[in-house]
Amino acid sequence: MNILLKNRIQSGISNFLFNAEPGETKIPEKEKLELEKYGRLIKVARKQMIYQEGEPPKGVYFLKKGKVKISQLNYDGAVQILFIYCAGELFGHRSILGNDRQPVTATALEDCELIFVEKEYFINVLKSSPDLSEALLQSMSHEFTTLVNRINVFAQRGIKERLALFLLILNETFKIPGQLAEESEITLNRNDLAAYTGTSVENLVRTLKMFRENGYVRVNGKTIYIENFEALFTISGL
Amino acid sequence: MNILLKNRIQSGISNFLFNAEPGETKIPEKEKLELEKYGRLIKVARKQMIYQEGEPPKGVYFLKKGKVKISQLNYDGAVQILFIYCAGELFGHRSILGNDRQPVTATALEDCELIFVEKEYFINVLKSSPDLSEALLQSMSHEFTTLVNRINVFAQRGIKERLALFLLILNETFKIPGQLAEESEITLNRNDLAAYTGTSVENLVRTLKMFRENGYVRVNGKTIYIENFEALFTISGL
DNA sequence: CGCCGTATTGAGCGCTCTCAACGAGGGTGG
DNA sequence: CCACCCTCGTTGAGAGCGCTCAATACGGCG
Repeated sequence: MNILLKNRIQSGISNFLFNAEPGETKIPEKEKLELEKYGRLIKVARKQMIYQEGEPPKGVYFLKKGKVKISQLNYDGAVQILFIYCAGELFGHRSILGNDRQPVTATALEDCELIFVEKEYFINVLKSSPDLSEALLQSMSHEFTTLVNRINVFAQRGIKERLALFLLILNETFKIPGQLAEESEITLNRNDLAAYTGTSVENLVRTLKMFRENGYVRVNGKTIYIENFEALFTISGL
Repeated sequence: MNILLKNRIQSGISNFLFNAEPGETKIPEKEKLELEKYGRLIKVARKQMIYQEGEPPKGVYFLKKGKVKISQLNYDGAVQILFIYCAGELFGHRSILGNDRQPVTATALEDCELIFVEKEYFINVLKSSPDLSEALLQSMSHEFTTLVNRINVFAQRGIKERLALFLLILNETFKIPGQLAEESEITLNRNDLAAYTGTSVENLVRTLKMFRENGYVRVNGKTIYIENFEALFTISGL
């Protein structure tokens, strides 16, 4: 892929990504090690729930292996997928810091390994470390920006545009660390992809088909490969 | 209004409000005074811009008087209003903390008085105050939850539902401090209300008309009064 | 081979958008 | 004071997008 195009895409979608690199946590190494030391390893099978909307949060999670989807249930039963975390990322800390109940449900997309750190211990480490506070403030501020951008997208753009954008985002999420962006295999079933894009499965399938027929993507079963980044970038309206 | 209903509504929309009380900042009093002491008073006329999307942030703002809308421009020229800040609130700090450019534009909805605090000074105070860090972490975590909820709303719900919800939210925003919630006068022109709800002006007008005809709201020029909280609450799907 | 969950396709309806016209009100200049 | 203009709000009509329902295909697994 053209390096200029790559940069344009990168800088466009960076406003929608929590981290510049997938799996990056901005937590200082020292505190990360300290937290993980007192955490315990949990293995979670594909499709298994990690925590559920409405629960009081029990602790924070470092995802070591696998992918986790964060979703929210609508009053009419529809599911909205909000993020997909990949190995290396920390999650579950925000509801603890904000004294909220879990606003969302976390479910393993693949077989996962997590390190679970008790709420109380996390708070202790946080209180004793200005570096950790600062790092969290910084990452949450950036996350705030990405969420605001996303609200705009959902409020204003059609499904074609949203799918194009989310495919580019997923391309980062499913990037194999160290490899080039264009090597990603987006593996997500239609239901989840629809729930992520915020549409019905049927509509998603139709839009995806159109992308396929135009040569923007290639599909092999559940796996989607992006073939024409520029087209998707243009459609997404970034 | 029925006190039980009021509590149900309150707890429902609290997941969409930055603060439990409009105009509340969770910043410790000591740091707030310190920041304001070194800030300078700025007067901004109605419709005047305070800062613009894409700019590097210059500092933080305490809103002392008036209301400020935070909006974002879409690639096709459409405007999305994301928040409306009222007197007492702090804004502009997140892009500083996250090292981002301003992701949004801030515009005075009414004649405003603000205290502007230089970026460097804000960072200094923050570095020297764990209390301030903690307060910001807490409030930003809660804000994260509210944004996630909002994404769900925009992704999944129709305009009728969104307008009902946003009217309930605006009812809090336009609440006169100390008075009961049901006394609010929502004063916002149709364009802004449409941009806030994420729809076209025409559609907004039609939906509002329907609410009026059903007796859910009363309209006097630009001012909207909620007449039937329960109906809006039910429609919003909270 | 049959079953079940997932993916795809089609048809029809309803919601939302756009375009266009008209009305109301406020401000300005003659 | 009136005529005009400009902005804002309202209404109507028509097109198109996206949703729902229903039927059909596909693929893995017992």
